Parts: sequence; C-alpha cells; structure tokens
Amino acid sequence: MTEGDLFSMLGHEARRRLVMLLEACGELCVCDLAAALELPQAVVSRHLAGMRAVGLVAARRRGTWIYYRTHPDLAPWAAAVVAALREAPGREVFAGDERRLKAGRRAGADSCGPRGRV
Amino acid sequence: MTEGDLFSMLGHEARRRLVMLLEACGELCVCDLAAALELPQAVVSRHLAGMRAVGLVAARRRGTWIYYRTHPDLAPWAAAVVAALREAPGREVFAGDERRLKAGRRAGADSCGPRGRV
DNA sequence: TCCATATATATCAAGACTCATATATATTAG
DNA sequence: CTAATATATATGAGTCTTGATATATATGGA
Repeated sequence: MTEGDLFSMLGHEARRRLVMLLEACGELCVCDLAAALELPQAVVSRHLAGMRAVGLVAARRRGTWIYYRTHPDLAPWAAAVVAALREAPGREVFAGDERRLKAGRRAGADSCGPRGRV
Repeated sequence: MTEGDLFSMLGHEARRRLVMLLEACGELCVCDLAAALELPQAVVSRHLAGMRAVGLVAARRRGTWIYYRTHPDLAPWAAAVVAALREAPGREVFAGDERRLKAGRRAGADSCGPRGRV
C-alpha cells in the first residue's frame, strides 16, 4: 500500500470511522457497521471495497455475512498512522459509533466481537 | 487541525513531498521548494496555502521571500502521522527532492537550511 | 517613480469523488 | 426451485480538486 492510498482513504470521515470501529472491535459485518455509522449499506459497502482494494482492511466470508477487519499485515508505518488516528480529536465520534454498535447488537453481547458463530 | 484536514492534505503527493522537505530542511522559500519538486510556482504556492490554512505548516516573510516550515505547534497525533510518513515507501522520492534542493542552491551551501541572511 | 523578483490569487476545463437510488449477485432456508 | 437476507455494483447528478495560465500584489533596488 502506498502512502497516497492510505491518506486518501483516511481523508474521508466515514472511512476513518470504519477503520476505528474495526480496530476497536476486531471483526464486523457490513450491516453492523452501517447501523453503527447510521449510513446506507451501499455507502458503507463502497467505502469498505475501496479500503480493501488498497489493503487497508481484509474481509472473509462466513455464510451470508462478510466480516471485515483491519488488514492483519499492515506495514509498520501504516499501523503507526492508524494508531495516531486513535488520539485525534475525532475520538468522540468514534466512541459514539462504538456505543451504537454495542447497543444495536443482540442483548447480552457485552463485547463487540463478531456475533453468533464465527 | 482536524484529522480530516491532515489526511486530506497528505493525500496529495506534492504536499507530502513539501512536508517531508520542510521536515528535513527546516525552513524553505517557495522558489526553492518549486525548484526541488520541479513544479510550477503557482502550484506549489497553492498547496502551501492550503497546508497553511489548516495549520500543517507556518510561514514568515523575510523581505521578498516567504519561508515555510512545518508548524511548530503540531499536535502530538499529527506529529506522529508526519513521522510515520517518513518511513513510508515514498522515501525515495523525498530523497530525490532533497538532493535536487541542495544541488539547486548556491555553491558552498552544504546544509539545506535557509539561504543567505535569515 | 519605475523595474525586477517573489509570491499569491483568479479563472477555467478536466477529472475524481460522493451520495442516492436502483439493481444485481450470493448464500441460506424452506 | 423459490424466497429472503446480506452484500456488491451500476448509474446519474452534484461537488470538490487539480493543473495550466494569466494576472495581481508585495518588497527591494535603481
């Protein structure tokens, strides 16, 4: 992944929110991400496709669901950028997304890992 | 500076090259930057204006010249992003810019600090 | 004052990006 | 096979970004 790819991707707020949510929660499907960000499924899917294309996130299919996660083999410099993002002023927005994510999942799920059988 | 501002700015290669050059050399005027990057003065001036507007770089006038530098009060998270950029694959391009910068200045200037009286 | 240099800005056309919407694909259940 | 759900993709309009070019502004010197 080039730095142009990474910075272009992180230049959009929705994508930053998605990356932060994935970083915090590990692995999530599109529908949960869309619900947490309160954005249309098509929009979220498109952003995820872009991030996947440049290697910022990875995906795996599990039945009907497709679980996304931050790419496990991020280069150190890219991982450092993502880590820095966690300390940026937008933290509050990211926290809101996490809250909505947890609230939206089935009762009893106290963590925000993948739901049901994985 | 919001993270949207920073990442949008760093999403363009010319601006990344400018920031890296300023990081490496401290303080430079527009004409030297334009020569090092081999880009039109108007283009470089525009990019610098954008980075200045969001607080990524600072400028001070010294006679006819205007010297730019990376902003001295960058927030830690933003400084971390810039530091990470230094380790990114584009390093080679940045190194070429530095080389051209040094070559373009008056003979005898072995460092790349501001030229003449500052 | 007039000129030269350094820098900034305005304009315009081309291209990229984003959203909303609709539709297509894939997988599972029945 | 059919229906239902999750996800992906196509399309079109609106907006933003960029570079090229031309021009404006500012400073210093003759």
